[in-house]
Amino acid sequence: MNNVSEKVRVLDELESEVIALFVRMADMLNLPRSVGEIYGILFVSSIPLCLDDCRIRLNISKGSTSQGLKILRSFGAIRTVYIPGDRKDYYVAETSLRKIASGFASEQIQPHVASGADRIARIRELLEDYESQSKEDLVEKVELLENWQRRAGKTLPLLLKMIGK
Amino acid sequence: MNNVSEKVRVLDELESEVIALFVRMADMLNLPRSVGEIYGILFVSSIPLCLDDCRIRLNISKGSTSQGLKILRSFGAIRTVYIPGDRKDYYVAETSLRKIASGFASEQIQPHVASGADRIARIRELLEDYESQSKEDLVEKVELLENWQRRAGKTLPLLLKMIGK
DNA sequence: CATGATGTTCAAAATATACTGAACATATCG
DNA sequence: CGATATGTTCAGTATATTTTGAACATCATG
Repeated sequence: MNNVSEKVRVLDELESEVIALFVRMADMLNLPRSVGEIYGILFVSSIPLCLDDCRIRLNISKGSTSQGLKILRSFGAIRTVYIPGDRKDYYVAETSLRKIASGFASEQIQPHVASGADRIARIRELLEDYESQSKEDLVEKVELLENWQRRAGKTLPLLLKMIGK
Repeated sequence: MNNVSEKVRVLDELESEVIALFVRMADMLNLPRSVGEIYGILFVSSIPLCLDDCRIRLNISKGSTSQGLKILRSFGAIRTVYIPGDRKDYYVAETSLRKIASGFASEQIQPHVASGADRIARIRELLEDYESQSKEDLVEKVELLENWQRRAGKTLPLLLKMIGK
C-alpha cells in the first residue's frame, strides 16, 4: 500500500515478556488487552514513543492505539512529553505506583462506589414503607450494607496510603 | 409445558434493587451477572434457598444457577445449610465481609499475583545475559517491578486486616 | 433395582466487549 | 490556500464471555 516501508523492529524476548506481564495486569483490572500492551511498550522503552511507534511495534490498529492512550492518560498511567521541533505527541510511562493507583482509584473505582452508595440510600427509603413479616430481618441486612459501604469508603484512601510513594 | 405450575413469586421492588446492587458489584469484580443475582437473592432472603428456588425467582437456567452457586461457594460467599428431611442443598449468603473478601482474595487474586511474580523472576533472568545500550535503564525498570511486586504482596494481607471482622 | 428427584457438564446460541480501518477533524507548513 | 501529517471517532466485524438446555451422573427411596 505504502512504498515507504514502516520500520518494524520486532520485539525481543525481554520486551515481549514485560508486555505480557502488563497485559495480564490489565486483565486483572478489567482493562482491554491493548491498554496493557501499550503501557508495556512504553514501560520498557528508554525513550518516549508516539502513537505510531506504539502501533507499529505492537502491530495493532490506529483506533485501538488512540483509545488505549486515552485510557492510560485518563488515570495518569502515562505522561506526555514535549519534543521540540516535532509535531507528534510523545509518551512515557508513569512509574510512580502511588500516582497510578490513585488515578485508577479515583477514575475507575470511585464512581462505582458512589453510585453504589446512591442505590443503598434508595433501598433504605424503599424499606421505610415496606410491610412483611421479614421486615426486621431486612432492616438488619440493609444496615449491614450501609456498614460495608462505610468501610469501603474508608478502606480505599487508606489503601492508597499503604501503597506509599 | 409443565402443568404443575412453578410458583413464581415475582420479585418486589426492594428485592430487585438489592439484587441490582449485587449485580453491579459482581460486575466490578468481573464475575458473571448471574453470580451477582444469585448472591443477591440469597442475601435478601430471610430463609435458606435451594437451587430451584433461586432459578425460578431469578428466571435463569439450571446451568447458570449451578455454575453460579459453585463460584459463590468457591470463595465462601455462601454457606450450605442442612435441612433435615430434605434432599436438596440449601444456601444462605455469608454476611461477614471479612470472610468474603479474604476468600475472594485467596481464590481469585492471589493466583494472579503469584504468576506475576514468576514472570518477573523470568524477566530478571532474561535480563542477565542481555546486551543493549539501554541495559542500565532496563535494570532499573526491572527493579521497579520487583518493588511493586513486593508492595502488592504486603498490601493484600494488610488490606484484609483493615476490612476488619 | 427401577424411579424420580437433584445437581453437573458441556456444546451451541446469545450477548457483551474489543478491535479494525476508513472517514473525518485539526493543525502545520510550503 | 492546497497538500501533508497527526490524531479521533465510530460503524461494522471479530473475539471472548455468559447463558441456555438437554444429556448425563448420582443417589435416596419405595
